[in-house]
Amino acid sequence: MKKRQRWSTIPGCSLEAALNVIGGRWKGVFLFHLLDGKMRFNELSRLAKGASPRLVVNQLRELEHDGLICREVFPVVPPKVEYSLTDEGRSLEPILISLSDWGYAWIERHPFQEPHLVTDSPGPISPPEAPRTP
Amino acid sequence: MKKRQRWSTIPGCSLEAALNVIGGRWKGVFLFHLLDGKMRFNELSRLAKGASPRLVVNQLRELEHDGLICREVFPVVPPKVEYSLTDEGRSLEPILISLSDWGYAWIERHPFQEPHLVTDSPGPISPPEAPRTP
DNA sequence: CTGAATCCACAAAGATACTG
DNA sequence: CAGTATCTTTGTGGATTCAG
Repeated sequence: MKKRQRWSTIPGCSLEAALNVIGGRWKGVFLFHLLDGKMRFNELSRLAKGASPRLVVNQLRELEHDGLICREVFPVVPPKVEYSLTDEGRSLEPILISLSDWGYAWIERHPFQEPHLVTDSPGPISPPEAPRTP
Repeated sequence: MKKRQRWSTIPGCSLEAALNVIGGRWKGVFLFHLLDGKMRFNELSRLAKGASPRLVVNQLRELEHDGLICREVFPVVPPKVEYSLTDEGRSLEPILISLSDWGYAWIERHPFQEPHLVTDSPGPISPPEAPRTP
């Protein structure tokens, strides 16, 4: 059985398409580190600290399906699989670097910023007193 | 009660931080269209076709919390709220444009590519015959 | 070592109705 | 108009176990 991902079927704009491709939980990280050369499954797994193999495999499979990475299987014992960037994947290099730079600057600007905490009831923000509409 | 998002607490690298901030389902789209100027809630909602108000609000709240957009409430009847980019949000402009361009090119390279279909059982990939390990 | 198979919890997203 | 409140549904991701 097949399940559709949470991303919309037809991206509303090209930016959606791009985020659809690199926006996965670990995809950016994998692509970024693959800029330095081939990596094996375990190396990539270590990058994704706390992620189960299942998730790592899924992310890699999607990247492969999207033509950004190449999966090379060596028929040896013990098994060995190497992942590398395709030319298409490498075309993301400047963007990945820009993103990384921006992220670094953002962290410096928000030193102790917590990740998003989603409250079930955000509560009222600015109760206006309803004057006249212009 | 507060719940932690699925993103990791401490991003492993700055690229993770960046994707943490702009990688939400509609965040990129909102930011991208806000490059053209202020927008009201309903305008943004229309961009996110099929998204419930709850989701739109959440995404906007997170962008606001991360300092990328500014929420301006006009105490009038009917209510009016305008969202605009902060300077920090605008600093993403080159990246958003690069992403959009890349996405456009990607779509052209993959004309009829389906979005990711996740199969529960991808099936075997390359059954090696297990020779000797070098 | 590199996954595949299975089960399951929990959070995210959808639908709907409602309010200031 | 711009959200809230609630309920329900969905599905992603964790943990574990097994296999080639």
